[in-house]
Amino acid sequence: MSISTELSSPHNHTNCIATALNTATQLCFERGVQLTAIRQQVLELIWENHHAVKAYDLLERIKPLQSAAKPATIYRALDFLIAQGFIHRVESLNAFIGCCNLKTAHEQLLLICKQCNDVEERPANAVMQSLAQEFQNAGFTVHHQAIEIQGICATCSQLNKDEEIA
Amino acid sequence: MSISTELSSPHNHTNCIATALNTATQLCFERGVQLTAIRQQVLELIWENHHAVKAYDLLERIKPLQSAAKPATIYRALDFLIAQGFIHRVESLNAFIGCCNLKTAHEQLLLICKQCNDVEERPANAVMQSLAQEFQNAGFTVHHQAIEIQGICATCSQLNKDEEIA
DNA sequence: TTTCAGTTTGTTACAACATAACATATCAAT
DNA sequence: ATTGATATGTTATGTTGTAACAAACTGAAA
Repeated sequence: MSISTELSSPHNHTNCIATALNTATQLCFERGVQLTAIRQQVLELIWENHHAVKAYDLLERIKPLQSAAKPATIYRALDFLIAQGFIHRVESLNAFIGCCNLKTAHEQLLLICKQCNDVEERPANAVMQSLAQEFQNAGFTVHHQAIEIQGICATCSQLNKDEEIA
Repeated sequence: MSISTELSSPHNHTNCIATALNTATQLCFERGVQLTAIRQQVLELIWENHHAVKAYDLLERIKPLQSAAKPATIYRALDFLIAQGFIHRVESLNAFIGCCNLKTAHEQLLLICKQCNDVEERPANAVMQSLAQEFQNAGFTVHHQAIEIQGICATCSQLNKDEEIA
């Protein structure tokens, strides 16, 4: 595992992982639910970077640790992690990412870079407010929202410009 | 085919279908692309109501008309219809709906009712504007956006209230 | 009218994603 | 020790989607 150069904003990813795992551990304790070995391993695998991860990739990567792992093993762990809010499902990719904002926990905007595969979560408060207004106008009661934007992130855009010049 | 009572706003659905097919026919002519029999039949099947339709359901329903139909038959037609903007893929359902706003053609908000399965498209201009601002803030270049909200529509909410009282 | 290129469809096979159903194991509380 | 709740093992299957190549169609140029 390396500190990727692909990340949309360069950062010490070790911190991301540590924070995510510590927070998950604490929240599980508070909620009286179990962060079992399998669940924690899946969470760690998801957090290896900021890419969206496929379920069957997780399955391959967990096999060295859990030789008995089958699809259900992964999907059950994913279900748990989603229910606890530790990860998000990216609907448009059939994939999963770690949640960067465990504490604030509001629904977020996902910016998915097709070039580097990073997914950035953004609270996007202004968007969420106008959405709330729209729901009220429509008389619509929200259970779940997925706001997924595909395109090219700022970092990749800049890289592409640099390459054009060079 | 009946004029459904489930629609989020009661309407003469025959008009929806006619408008969609006429507009599609005209746009294909203008663009020099072919609205073949298969493609038109798939479009008609999708437009039978305002529900999101699954690819394999379309496959079953087109077989009386196209006995040779296979998955690829449907997915090719769907790819074409999406490329022309006549239908949308609903990412969070792995399903497809007819586009209600062929002319204006901007990306829209999808309100997906889990009770009646209707999907309502809304231009939601205020939301789109704050989204655009967010993309600018992030330096993100958008290629495709999916804004999919699951919940209970106004009609079903009202029905549920009425049932509680009765 | 032939021929040629581009497009569409037929066909087979398979890849990728996800769940059902039932058995087994673990573990804390009674 | 028994029980109930939770978690995992295991097998099978269901669902969604694509690759690859062959055949047919279409329209325009030679």
